[in-house]
Amino acid sequence: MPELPEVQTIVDELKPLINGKTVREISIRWPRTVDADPELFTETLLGHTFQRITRRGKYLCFYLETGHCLTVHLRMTGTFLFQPAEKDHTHIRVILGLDDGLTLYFKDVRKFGRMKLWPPGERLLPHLGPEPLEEETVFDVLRTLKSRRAIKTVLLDQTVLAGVGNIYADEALFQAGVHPLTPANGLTTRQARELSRRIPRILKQAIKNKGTTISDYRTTEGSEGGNRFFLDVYGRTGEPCRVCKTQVERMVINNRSAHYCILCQAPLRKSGGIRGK
DNA sequence: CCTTAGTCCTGCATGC
DNA sequence: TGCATGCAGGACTAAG
Repeated sequence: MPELPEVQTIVDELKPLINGKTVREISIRWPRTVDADPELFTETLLGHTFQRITRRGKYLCFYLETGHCLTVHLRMTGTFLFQPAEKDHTHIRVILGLDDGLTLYFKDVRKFGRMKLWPPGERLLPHLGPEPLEEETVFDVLRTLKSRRAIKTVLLDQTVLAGVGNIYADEALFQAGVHPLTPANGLTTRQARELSRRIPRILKQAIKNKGTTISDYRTTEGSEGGNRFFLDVYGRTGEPCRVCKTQVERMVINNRSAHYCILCQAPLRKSGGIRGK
């Protein structure tokens, strides 16, 4: 599933290729992918030029010269391709023909991906929390959490921090030695600090490695991200913890799988460690 | 305030 | 071999 690092990788790859290119042709194969009337969608894009491509949380943002912005959320299986293989074609949902014979294909096996258009001047994606790439930003968020919800649930809440998903939340909690069920408002200052250090580091490392491929995620060139081999707990249920050799456990928290090491992420005991406000 | 369950979808694994 | 079943999973929504 594409999270912040995977989306950043795709944005970095798309940027030099489609910046300055004009949309010459549009084909919508699966209308629900487009969160708008297909005619309005076509009208807004056709004949217009991509000026800037950025990322916000797990969204790609394509700005046009008109000031409109096209945001794309890849959800689980969304990908952009320039050279789809034969077998990809049944899963192509939207096609954008650009200048110079360049064609951008949006492939999405499970059809959960969504594209949305924003009028000029409108603030994009207002529900999203801050970007989690700076330690101080993350620390400010984590130390002021009021909710007793499990920290794992809170890290996945995009209104709290934008861009962290299941993989990197599990990895950060492991590296910080925090049990995923720890109440968000019960983090010690030390835990909040440690998580704040780890989250940006993990995300930046994953960007360097061009993301984590579990099954579907591919870079625009169709290759797999290299970050899978750096994972400590995600998808390693039953395998030995890289630190203490204890089997990595899996549990379900709020309908999401959580992977953790019971020894390295032992819950704090009531007798010790939990600080008052 | 919070949690749970349903929805969207398909491919794959499992069981018989 | 093939058919049925169930599961995963971001974000959103409705219900409790």
